Amino acid sequence: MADPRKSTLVLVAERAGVSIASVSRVMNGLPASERVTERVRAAAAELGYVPDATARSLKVGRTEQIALAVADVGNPVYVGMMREISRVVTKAGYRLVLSSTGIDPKDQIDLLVSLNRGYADGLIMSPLRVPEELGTQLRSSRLPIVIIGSLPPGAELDNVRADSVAGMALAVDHLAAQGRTRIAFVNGPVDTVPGAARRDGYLKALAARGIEDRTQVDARDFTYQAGLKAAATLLEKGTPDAIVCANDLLAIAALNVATRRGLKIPDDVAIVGMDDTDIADLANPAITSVDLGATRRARTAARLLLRRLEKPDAPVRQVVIEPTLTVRGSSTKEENL
Amino acid sequence: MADPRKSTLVLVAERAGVSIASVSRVMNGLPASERVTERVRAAAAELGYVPDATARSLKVGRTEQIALAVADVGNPVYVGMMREISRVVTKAGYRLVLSSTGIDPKDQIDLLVSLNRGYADGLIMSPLRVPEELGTQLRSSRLPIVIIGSLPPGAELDNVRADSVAGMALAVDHLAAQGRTRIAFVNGPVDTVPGAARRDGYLKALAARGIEDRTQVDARDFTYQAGLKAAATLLEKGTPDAIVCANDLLAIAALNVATRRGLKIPDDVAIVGMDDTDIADLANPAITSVDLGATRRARTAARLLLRRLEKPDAPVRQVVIEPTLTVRGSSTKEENL
DNA sequence: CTGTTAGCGCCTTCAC
DNA sequence: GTGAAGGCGCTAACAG
Repeated sequence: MADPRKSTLVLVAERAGVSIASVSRVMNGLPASERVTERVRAAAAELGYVPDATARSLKVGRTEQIALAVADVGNPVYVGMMREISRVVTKAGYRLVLSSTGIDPKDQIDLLVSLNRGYADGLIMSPLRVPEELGTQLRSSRLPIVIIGSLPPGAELDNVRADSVAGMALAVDHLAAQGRTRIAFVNGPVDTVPGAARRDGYLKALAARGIEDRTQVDARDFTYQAGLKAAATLLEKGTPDAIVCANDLLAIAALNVATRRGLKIPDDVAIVGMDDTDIADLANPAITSVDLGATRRARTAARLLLRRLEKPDAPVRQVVIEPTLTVRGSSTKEENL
Repeated sequence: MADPRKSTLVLVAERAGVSIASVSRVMNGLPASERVTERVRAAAAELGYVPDATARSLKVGRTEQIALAVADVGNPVYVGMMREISRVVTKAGYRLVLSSTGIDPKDQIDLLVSLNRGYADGLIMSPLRVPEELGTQLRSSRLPIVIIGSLPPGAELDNVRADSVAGMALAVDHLAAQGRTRIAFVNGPVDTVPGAARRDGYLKALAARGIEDRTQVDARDFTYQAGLKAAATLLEKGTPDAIVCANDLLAIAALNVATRRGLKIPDDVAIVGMDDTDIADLANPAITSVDLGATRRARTAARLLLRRLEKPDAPVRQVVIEPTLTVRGSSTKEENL
């Protein structure tokens, strides 16, 4: 294998003594005579020839890349989604282009514009916030897009989302079944898509069960540090017998704050998180968590996009993933596990 | 803004009544008369024109993409590195293509071959294992590559690595200073690059301090589950007064296993992790951890690659990042913090 | 300052 | 089954 620094169809063709068309055919597995195939393979191997992706893309109009836009590459729930999406699209022969959009909604708009440059064949995106303008940009995108989470009004796109209300119901039912009656809630910012949905779920779940006692504190964001502060604020107000948290990071924060205040988990206070990420297991006791189906959402989103790439005119599909509850030590005695 | 479904230089040029070259110039900010600039901008806006990335890449020979290959997208230390690399390369105008190579070393080889298709301008890679063949493939790559971690023998590449020996020394010194004398070690697989380096560091650190007592257990991999098992095995053998762990996940596992056995942390057993990832803070007590500079390594690697893309002939640079120790509750009493 | 033109490397009809 | 030729959309000489 010689220097692959260059080496194009032309060079391989010369070396093999055939036309560039024949080389192209052999490289793409199209029918060719034994003899030509042989010579081309040999020449290609000697030259270390590898077809150029860019040129191919320009010609065929596909990049074999899928873009993924998430707000925070570091958030465990996005990490899990990324891993799953990476798995699915890689298996289908696509590369994954990662766009960390950051918090600023303007980044999302920029991303959509730049997507029209055609560096990817499609986009999977999970917006934290959905401003008006996002909707119009989505509508004018020339590439297929799958949204994980709520759609902006008027956008008819393939979509996958969680059922936060059902998820909250699972958590509250579980806690009520343990005889808990003062169920507090640590949420993230309420002006985000998940924040709004989870608060909604909390209120509905309590209302449905006739529970009047409600206490809610909003953390500044969905991080552990913000959770520490929120939990401290919450416990200042009094001690509930259960705390539901809008994600697992907030739940671990609540657990640690409560423990440090001398409260026994789960005896004095039961704690339930959401998302059921890897870190729910790391806590001591491990944290009961509502799996809102992040992994399944990711997988479904990837499949929806792949399907649309194959059939651009297929009917729009909107999938709701049903939540499940994984019970661990933070909300129930060992012997009940 | 009209339908952007197509719209090329030609269309914009027609609409603006100028040549395609003029459009290209305006779009790239090259000098052009006021009048032409104006007309082109207007036409482009009306047509929703966005330059095609693929065609541009083919022409200029650059994709403005950087590939990142890591073994496990889910591992917290890689997540941190990803985030940092994403930040740096994005700011420099590059997109990040994520390649999760998996455990199989063959994946890495495949990746290097496919990289020669030219879908990215360079590669950052952090191999878990470094088989012979990887070296030869690295040498025959036509694109710049920066390796995070050990280099295969004979590869002269830009490189960033941690100083595991110094890191272990930090951990051991810290523990010895607390009067700990029976310092055990929970490692990951010893046939991986980090596993070998950390064992090496452990042995050297103990030897340098004349500590004879050594106990080591290797977890099956660097995950929490494997850590639980390894820690249990370790504690079966007897109770050390300190445990150093090859990463934070293993450390949390050790902490939880020890706690459940009724041991007090840090009084009975001190625990020190490595990598100083976000999760070190989540544990209760929080875990003292040796920061092997994952974030700095990532940032440095990204910068080295950007530099090489600018100056292909710059001298090879190999950087060693010095570790630091972040002391938390798992290895020292509150009052000493 | 602006327009014309020649490819970048590949795939794909179209004749042979 | 194989070769010749056109063009994907764009940039960079080179003329004018």
